[in-house]
Amino acid sequence: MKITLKDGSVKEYSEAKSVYEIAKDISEGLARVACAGEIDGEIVDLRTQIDRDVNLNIVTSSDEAGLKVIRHTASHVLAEAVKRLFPGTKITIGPAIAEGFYYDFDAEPFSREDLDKLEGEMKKIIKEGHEITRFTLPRDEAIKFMEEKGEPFKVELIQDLPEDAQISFYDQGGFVDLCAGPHLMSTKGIKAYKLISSSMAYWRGDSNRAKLQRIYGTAFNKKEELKAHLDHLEDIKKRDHNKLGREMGLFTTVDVIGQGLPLLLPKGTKMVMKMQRWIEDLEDKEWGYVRTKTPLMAKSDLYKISGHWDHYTDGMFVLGDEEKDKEVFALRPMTCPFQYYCYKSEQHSYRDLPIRYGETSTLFRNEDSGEMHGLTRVRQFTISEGHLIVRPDQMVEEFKGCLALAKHCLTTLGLEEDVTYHLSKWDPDNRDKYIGEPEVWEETQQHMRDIMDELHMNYVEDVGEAAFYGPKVDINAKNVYGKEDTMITIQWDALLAEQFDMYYIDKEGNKIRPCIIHRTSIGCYERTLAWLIEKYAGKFPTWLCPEQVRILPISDKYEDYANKVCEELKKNGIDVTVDNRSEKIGFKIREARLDKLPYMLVVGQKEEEEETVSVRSRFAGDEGSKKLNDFISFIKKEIDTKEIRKEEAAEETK
RNA sequence: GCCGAUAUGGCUCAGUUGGUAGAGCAACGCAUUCGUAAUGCGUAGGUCGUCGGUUCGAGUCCGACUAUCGGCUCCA
Repeated sequence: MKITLKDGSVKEYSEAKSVYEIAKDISEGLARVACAGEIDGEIVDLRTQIDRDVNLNIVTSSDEAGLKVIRHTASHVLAEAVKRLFPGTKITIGPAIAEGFYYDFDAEPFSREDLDKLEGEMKKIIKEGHEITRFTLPRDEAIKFMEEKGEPFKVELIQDLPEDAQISFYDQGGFVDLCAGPHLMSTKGIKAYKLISSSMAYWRGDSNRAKLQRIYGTAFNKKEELKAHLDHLEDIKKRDHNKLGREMGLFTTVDVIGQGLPLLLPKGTKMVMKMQRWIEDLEDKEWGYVRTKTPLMAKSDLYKISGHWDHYTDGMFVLGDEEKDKEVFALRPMTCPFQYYCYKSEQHSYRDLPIRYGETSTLFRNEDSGEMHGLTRVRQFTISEGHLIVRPDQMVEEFKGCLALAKHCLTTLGLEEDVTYHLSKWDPDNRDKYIGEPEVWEETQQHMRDIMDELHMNYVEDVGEAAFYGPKVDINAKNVYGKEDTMITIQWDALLAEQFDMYYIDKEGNKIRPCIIHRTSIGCYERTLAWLIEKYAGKFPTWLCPEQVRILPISDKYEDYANKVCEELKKNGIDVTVDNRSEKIGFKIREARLDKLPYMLVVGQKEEEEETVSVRSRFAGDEGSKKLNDFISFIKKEIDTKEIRKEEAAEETK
């Protein structure tokens, strides 16, 4: 047998032995994760690899694969601890995940105290240092084995495996769990772990099946790494838009107004308005958009034509009752059909196309009550919406244009490195969810793939993520906790023009169906604001700041000059205020820093005499004294170019 | 929608086994007129998320509802 190591070196063995035996010989880093190795990209238990030629990458406890093994083993230790302290519990599954692991149990809900106790029990199990051994059973015996142990969920899992399979189990001192492995060699190998939280989850993610209690935990190679991770979790909480945005007075919510209906306060509104004015101008002046303003509601008839009534009623706010009322209305969940009727208001020649309709459009979606979150998941939101009515031969170019515009927006906001691109496809096995023929779907998806490949974009393909009328490119971003949401979506729609009987007249005088692109440039303002808050921890690029400059007079005596400076800045369109409280300058600076202001202008006797301002910025601290006009042109340039100035290494006190 | 947790002045939190609310910061007032991250003194502010129940008595116990948070499912 031949073992090829990652560094290219090859080792040959004449006698048949397990790869594990060999790995043990050639590596010293194996002590804890000894039985785990990466073979052809898969992490496997090396003891199962006997007498075969392999490309082997030895896994050590300090690399990512090793960490996965540690976490997976920790989940088994957790399961044993639960079985010990809560004997009636049925175990299900417990994988390693991105930042830790979880294990789902059929049990009563766990409290924080329960988790603390479980942590203690895990400590015991680790200390007892059980050797972790692997054995296999034929499928029937495996089923019987788990039936005898009274683990119905495990039985179900085994029943789903092929009949001739050898089912592997891992035994840690008597606690046996169905598992493909690999694991550490001993429970002792877990050096740093923490149970994070518990919550409910459904068996196999199906809300009709058993309700399970999930415990989330994490584990690391070393205690210091765990501590760093926990510190990091504390740290990101401070950036959480839902907390920071409220603290900064950008938005609030009110019980009696309702869930998912945040109120943008003056500061938050100012930021949204700045984005909106920028986007509307950009789209209209540079990308050839024409603006519409269409109703926020319509009769149900409209949604019946569009297909929303059949495919999306759960997500709509319906006004009225079909049984009782003559006319039933619904608040609009999207803008598409409204802009289609703008198109249909007159007849179009092939020469008119493409027509690019843009609208700053408020939409309403009746999200499930448990879904709402801050500004990222709400029931009413405003999106930079647009629909391009396009001849088939223009489709590719226009689609590229939409991608370029979206990219430009991301770059300007400084979010371009924080997003991932997705080709969201339909699910051929779930056709009821979609309208149109399979060929059309496959064809449009291929077009989009070609475009993205041509532009050398990195993207992943997601099955079943398409809109009901067409595939889309989704540009997603993660929040501080790692949860991903869609920021921008660009959709290729070859179907709705038919539903709405839209056409244009071609050269020969024939009526031809146009294609449609649904797209957004900057996404929903609320959601985008949330990402900006988290990205910049509230320290926004100057052009976006609701308050860009605060003038700090040294004392009342200089208030007149402060007001004069303020007026000058206002004339130049800068958002500026004066802090004329009778406080010491140090105090005013402190508050302006805590308010995350980009610029403070200190003015006193010297400045008044010299017609200057003392500039202190978030970016560079004391920037010295500048002529007022010089400062104005300096900050105007920063604002106009939407520059993202680099922050100083800040010494925050709070 | 489902499961769990939480809900005390603007904010962060105390409030012991039920006996009618406390602090710090903020706010306000007065004094101070100050040169780059906290001047001093004082004042006011809460029907303890809402409604109902148990009790002689409820911030504290029970129930319903509402909102917030963490998940599940779903989505921009």
